[in-house]
Amino acid sequence: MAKPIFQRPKGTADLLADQTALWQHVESTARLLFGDYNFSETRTPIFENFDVFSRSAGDTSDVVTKEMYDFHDKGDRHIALRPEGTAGIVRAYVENKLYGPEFDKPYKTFYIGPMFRYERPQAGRFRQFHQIGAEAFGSMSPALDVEIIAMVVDFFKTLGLKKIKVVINTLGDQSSRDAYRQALIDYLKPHVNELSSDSQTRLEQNPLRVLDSKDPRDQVFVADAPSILDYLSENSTKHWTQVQAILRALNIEFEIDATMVRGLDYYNDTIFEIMTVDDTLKGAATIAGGGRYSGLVSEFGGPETPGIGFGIGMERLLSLLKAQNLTLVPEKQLDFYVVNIGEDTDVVAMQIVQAIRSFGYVAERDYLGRSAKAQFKSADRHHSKFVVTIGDEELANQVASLKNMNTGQQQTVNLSDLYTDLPTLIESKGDK
RNA sequence: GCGGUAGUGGUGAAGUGGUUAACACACUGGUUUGUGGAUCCAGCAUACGAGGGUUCGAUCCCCUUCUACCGCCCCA
Repeated sequence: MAKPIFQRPKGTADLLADQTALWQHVESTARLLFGDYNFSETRTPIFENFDVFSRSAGDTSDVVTKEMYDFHDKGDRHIALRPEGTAGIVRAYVENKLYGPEFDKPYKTFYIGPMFRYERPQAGRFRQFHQIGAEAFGSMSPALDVEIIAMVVDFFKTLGLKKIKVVINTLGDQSSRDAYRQALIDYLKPHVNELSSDSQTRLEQNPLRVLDSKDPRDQVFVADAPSILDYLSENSTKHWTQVQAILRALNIEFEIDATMVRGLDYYNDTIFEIMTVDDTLKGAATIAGGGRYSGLVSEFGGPETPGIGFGIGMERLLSLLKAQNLTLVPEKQLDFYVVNIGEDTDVVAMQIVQAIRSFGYVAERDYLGRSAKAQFKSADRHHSKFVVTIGDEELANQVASLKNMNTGQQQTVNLSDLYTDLPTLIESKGDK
């Protein structure tokens, strides 16, 4: 923190070499696994027309009202950095007519990338963060709900995560929600003045959100509030029970939390969160959340099409991995370090490293004209398996020293052999 | 948007209203001038987040600001 002329924007992070390896590991695991479930990747723009998000997330949601990272561009277009992945995917789904008959149904896709929310950074929360998510369009089957949940669980298990739990709930269909909403209002109305001020406004705009309040004053009432599960329509009940049945059939453990709601307004029927019970992430226990939505595709001008999806918070996932010591990405190790002594060997040293690399080995050399000792120290620090040393004398004889750093044994090899037959040279000298 | 804590060199970390701001690690060089992980020696010249103020004098006091961390709200 010397005298930084520039520093990164608030709530953003520089991911450096010591972290990107782990990120790549997580991302490639996701790509591989989601591929097993026959999901393909979609990459949509990082920014969209503001309305793409406001229309989908709901005008009363916090994401829209206060967390949108938006601006007007030079053409005076109202642009927003995407706060979540679903809206862009749905927009692309409609715009590219992926509902057409030539595409499989359900249409299954995943995405990986940065999201933006204008809020105060704190534990597990940033202005630029990253999500891995997936969406599936065109099927109402409860089996698809379960497949989505199973895929997330599978993903976390593949990464080695422990102490996670699946929490599910249903919001019912429109008629269920309307009925429940009214019941909830009827129940809470008499106690309006005893609720927190936040919840008093919630009661007006989005009563379900009261259920999510952590304020003790509200929780008193939430405890005895009517349950959505008692207001489900016949269809929603059927869907809900079937989801549970299939989850059980797959031996996926889950909890039901009838007070769980979602921050975005577009969900209905099955919703779920994957949480950690690890204390280290207390403020950010939810590492993945998702659910069904039915109105989105038509909202964007497409045919009435149900969808379901989830989003995983990369940063939260990674901090959980760290908390559980699952960050063991193999350390980068050099196969060869080329030590060169004297300016005259500069060119040949370059030829040697390149030759070594052409065989597929990881190779490095010195570019600072340091002493042989210093170069060997570097080789050692990088846990290089071999060191090739070349000085004026070797150069004159067209040879080099090849040292096995584990055994300490050193031999003289012809440069021509090194260029053409390196693998054999080191085979004969033991471990590669 | 609100609240709390913090900000010393590449890193960790002492410290004080007043001459050269500890120590450790790392790094660089040296220890028979071309060979590693040990010891010892030396170096590390642009360190007290930034900007104001109080004071004879501030890294240490006050204000502002920026940033980080934590909490609220909400969420990934």
